[in-house]
Amino acid sequence: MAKQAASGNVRGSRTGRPIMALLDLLGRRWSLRILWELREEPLTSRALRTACDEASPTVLQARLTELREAGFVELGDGGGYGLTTLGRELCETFMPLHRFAERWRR
Amino acid sequence: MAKQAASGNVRGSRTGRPIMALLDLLGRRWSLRILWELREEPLTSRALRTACDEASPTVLQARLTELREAGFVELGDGGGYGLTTLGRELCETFMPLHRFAERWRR
DNA sequence: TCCGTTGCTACATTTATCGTAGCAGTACGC
DNA sequence: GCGTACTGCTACGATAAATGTAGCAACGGA
Repeated sequence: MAKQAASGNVRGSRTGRPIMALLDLLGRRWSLRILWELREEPLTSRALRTACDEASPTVLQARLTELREAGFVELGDGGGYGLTTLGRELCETFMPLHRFAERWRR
Repeated sequence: MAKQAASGNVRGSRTGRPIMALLDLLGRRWSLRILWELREEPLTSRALRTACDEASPTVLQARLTELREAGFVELGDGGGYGLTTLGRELCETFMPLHRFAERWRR
């Protein structure tokens, strides 16, 4: 698998359109979900895994690394992952999605 | 590859938490991008492909099918894909992402 | 009829994700 | 000391998804 996410290798980041890089990063599996699960309080890697329906630690770890490099998530010195100030802003950006989803319901 | 997206097979859709199903659907590759590219005007499948950096038609077609089943995208009778009313609401939900991305810039 | 477009598909290759197991490090109580 | 139970994190084979190229049938003009 090599060392994915070696700073800046987000698809679309070369286009000079940050929105593309952001959409690509958030469009990877579990990215949105991770941000969502961390929206209220920091979680340990294990608790986060539980919250994410026992997703494989491989991807979670990869996503966490990417989200950390993007500056959205940080690892607290006492352990546990939490949102940065930037990450919290991002999270609030798509918080209305919750209400929309309830109305959608499919 | 079989016929993915046979109505309702979105990860998390069985949990009764529509937000999870939505996050899963939007967390698939090119989903967010497609909605984004359609935000202003309908595009033909070819134009959409061009807008999405020549992504492979296989995935685009798969995502379009999913997004259509979800009720966000529709195929106009004159050809060309466009957002439904619901899709337009969804798109506006994460429109503030644009401004955020510009501020982020990594 | 020929040309160019439409939406859409086949298929072999590459990449991402899954699932299970396990690592080293840091505390705890005993 | 010793075991136990956490932490973040990784290896690796199996499986699923995405890529890239090519091409289909259908429709509409010239």
